[in-house]
Parts: sequence; C-alpha cells; structure tokens
Amino acid sequence: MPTPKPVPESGQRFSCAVELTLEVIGGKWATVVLAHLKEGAHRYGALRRRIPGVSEKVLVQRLRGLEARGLIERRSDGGRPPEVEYRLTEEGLSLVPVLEALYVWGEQYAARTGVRIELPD
Amino acid sequence: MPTPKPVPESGQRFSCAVELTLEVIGGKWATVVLAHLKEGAHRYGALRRRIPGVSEKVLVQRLRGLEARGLIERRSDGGRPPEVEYRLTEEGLSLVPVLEALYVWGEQYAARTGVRIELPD
DNA sequence: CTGAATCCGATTGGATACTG
DNA sequence: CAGTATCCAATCGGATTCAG
Repeated sequence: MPTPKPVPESGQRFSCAVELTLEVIGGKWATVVLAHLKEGAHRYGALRRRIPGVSEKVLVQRLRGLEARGLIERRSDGGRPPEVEYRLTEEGLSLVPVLEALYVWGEQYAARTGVRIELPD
Repeated sequence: MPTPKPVPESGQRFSCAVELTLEVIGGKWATVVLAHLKEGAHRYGALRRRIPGVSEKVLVQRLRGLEARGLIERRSDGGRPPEVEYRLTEEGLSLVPVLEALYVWGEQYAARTGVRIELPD
C-alpha cells in the first residue's frame, strides 16, 4: 500500500488510535459517502440521490476532503455535459472493514429498535 | 439483547444504515470514550487522564448522552469523596466490533504515516 | 473526586440561487 | 450534469470558575 499524502495536522496529539481514525473519517457524512463508494464507482448525481440528507455544499466539501486525504479518486471526462465519477483508492479500500462494521451495526440496531431505513432509487 | 430505550429523533429519515450508526455514536469523542470502556470499567478521573484532549464539559456531555442511549452504565457508591465508575452495558458491548475496526485502522494508518500515538499513564 | 455552570469562539451544516 | 457562491442557523467544543 502506498503511503498516503497528508498526515493529520502536525502539532496535534493523539492519545488513542480511535482519535486518529476519527480525525480522518470523522464528521457526519464522510463515512456515509465512503460506504456508498465501497459498492463501486458512483457519479456525483448518483451520490446525491443516494444521500438525500446531505446538502450539495457539504457533499462537495466531503468529496474534496476525502480526495485530498487520498481515500477517493475523482475522474472527469471533461466533456459537456460533464461526467464525473468517484471511486475508492487503494488507501480508501483499507477502510472497508470499518465501513462494514458501521453498516452492520446500524442494520442490527435498526432491527432492534424498529427504525426504518428507506433507500432511495 | 434487551431493546434499548431512546430511538433516534422520530421524524428523521435514514437512507443508509451507516447514517443511523453515526446518529448514535457520531461526534468527535463518543467512540473514543467507548473504546476505552471496552477495555473494562473506568472511573471518571481515569477517563480524563486517558483522554487528555477532551474538555470536562464535553466529556460529561458524552457520558450523559451515552448513558441515555443505554450504551454505558454509571455506578456511584454515593460516598465522600465520590467514586464513580462507567462501564459498557450489554447494548454497548454490541459495538465492540465497530470499536475494534476503528482502533485497528487507526493503528495501521499511524504506522503507515508515521503519526505518533502517545498514551498517557 | 466528580462533576455543574457559564461564556464564548470555532466548526459544521443547511437553503437557495446561480453557472459553464 | 456537476458543481459554486452566499448567507445564516445550529451544533460542537474549549477555558474557566464554582460546588458538594
């Protein structure tokens, strides 16, 4: 696995490995985006439809942030109308076990509590 | 496993199981607290020393929130000076695979990037 | 020792309108 | 189609002080 680019803000202290992980994939939507990309490459519009709860601004912020961290890759064909795809990088693929764990727990919690998860599409 | 108490805010919509998980254990410090309690019961002061990056206010907020969600239990002996212990509930124990995944990824990322994790104590 | 209370700034998130 | 640009609200988080 190639070494990823940007190490978290130097000068920061981490007292637990979980703190570091959260520094990289924390926030309300980063893991949701990654969980969808785990299923394969998605176009921008497809991500929007699959994550209706996030605003465009925040979605783009997350995509740019994850790209800067080397977890996802953006591919544009440069045509008109534009066609842009996002996919996990090799580095991003290393997160699959984390994303799986988050997904499985959510499913089980939903089943236990009766919370409904309504998939778009 | 007993059904936990408070289902996330009714009226909210979840389009992916990961969104639901994040609703329950999202935020900057919740998983860090849980990861320490995964190793066994801790007194309040011990948690503070192990998580030097969090302020007292936020630590107490997280402890109260996780308690309300039924993920941790607070036990006080009522003496003076007081002695309070926190531990994972059965419900909280269901999160262990998630916490493990977050921890393992953080350790590997630290090794790849050279980030140092400095344990207190 | 285990908190509660207060004040405040920083960060995040959301609605809407606009563009190549 | 895939974004930008603004403006604003809400939440999160930090430092400090006080208390039983």
